[in-house]
Amino acid sequence: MASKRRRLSRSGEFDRVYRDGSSHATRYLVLYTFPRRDEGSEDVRLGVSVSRKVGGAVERNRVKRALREAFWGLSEQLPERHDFVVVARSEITDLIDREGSPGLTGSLEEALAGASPGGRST
RNA sequence: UGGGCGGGCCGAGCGGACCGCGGGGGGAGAGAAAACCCCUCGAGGAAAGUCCGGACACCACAGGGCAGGGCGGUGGGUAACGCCCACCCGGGGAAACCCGCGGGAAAGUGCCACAGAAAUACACGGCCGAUGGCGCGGCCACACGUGAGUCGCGUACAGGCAAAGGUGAAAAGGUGCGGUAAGAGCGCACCGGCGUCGCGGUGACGCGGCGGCCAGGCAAACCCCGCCCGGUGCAAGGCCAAGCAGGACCAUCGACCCGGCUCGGCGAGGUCCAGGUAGGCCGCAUAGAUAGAUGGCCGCUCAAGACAGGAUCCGGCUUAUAGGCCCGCUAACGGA
Repeated sequence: MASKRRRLSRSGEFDRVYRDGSSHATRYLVLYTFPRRDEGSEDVRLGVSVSRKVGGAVERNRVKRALREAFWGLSEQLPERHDFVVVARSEITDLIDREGSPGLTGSLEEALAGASPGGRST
């Protein structure tokens, strides 16, 4: 598990993933992937971005929680030593209300399948 | 009892030897950390809007005057407030109660649309023969057609009037009687308002006596009066670490700064360009993060859960809010 420390914490780290990583979008979210080469740790790290367009503070926290839980539920399928950023789109609340966490997991798998195979940069 | 009015409170609950999250402590481990196990604490009535008031921090001291801003019935409460409580006044209601940006309009300036004659000033249409003038007539006087006398009738030229009419949110108190040529607070009675005196009240104010009719509204128009206010806000601010490359100009003959101006003060750096960093700790809390912690699932109950999540901390206000509970008051209406 150990999800709690595997987070991106600096805006610079987010910028690096946005700038140098690859991305794949679905209807409900955008997944950015960035393979780290220079650091010793083999951990997978995750950042979550939920803008105000999604809702108020309560709604945004709910979305973040659900995204983290669904993401780490897929930890078996994740490549080592990668940084991920999940950006929620405003339609994501419809998905959570309608299908719950299975729907989120499905959407994340779809994005992973589109983004990860090459692990290519730029 | 339904209804009405006021106030207060809750705002899903319980269970699961379930799966998870943030802080702290401990165990084991150990160079240090992470992984592992245990214990403990962990959002709201509004945490919100950021609208007031403080604390705190920096601006060298945080000073005076002007300018500027805020507040505004009275008395208390408070660290303070634009908040709270009680009371007063005005308006509404049958009552309980509710409503109120509630100082001053006889300090001055300004504004009062449309309509209307006229909006602090007036006379459109009007009224008036008491007065002067003019006209006619009678009487009177005489130098016999005049008048300087006197009386009557007519006339709105001079003059007097603002009551009734129309307009308007508002037209120089209202109603009645007297009064007059017509009228008018011109006089009187009552009411309203103003002033003054007495009494009651800490006070706003109330009650009563007396006086004279002079006083339109707007101060969320300028203004006047009283009280209050230095600025910026935790991205305040303090410390540590890392890193680069200097140059130009101004400045102890006083720069820069002290929100504006000025008085006054301070006393050694300041401004611009280029270059380099943009990491950690404190501030920061017996919840305390720094991409930001309270959820998921299952069962039952009420009966179907609304608005909604801390970010320096307190005291208020305002706004959002499904449903429910409790207390007190009132007695119009419906029922008995």
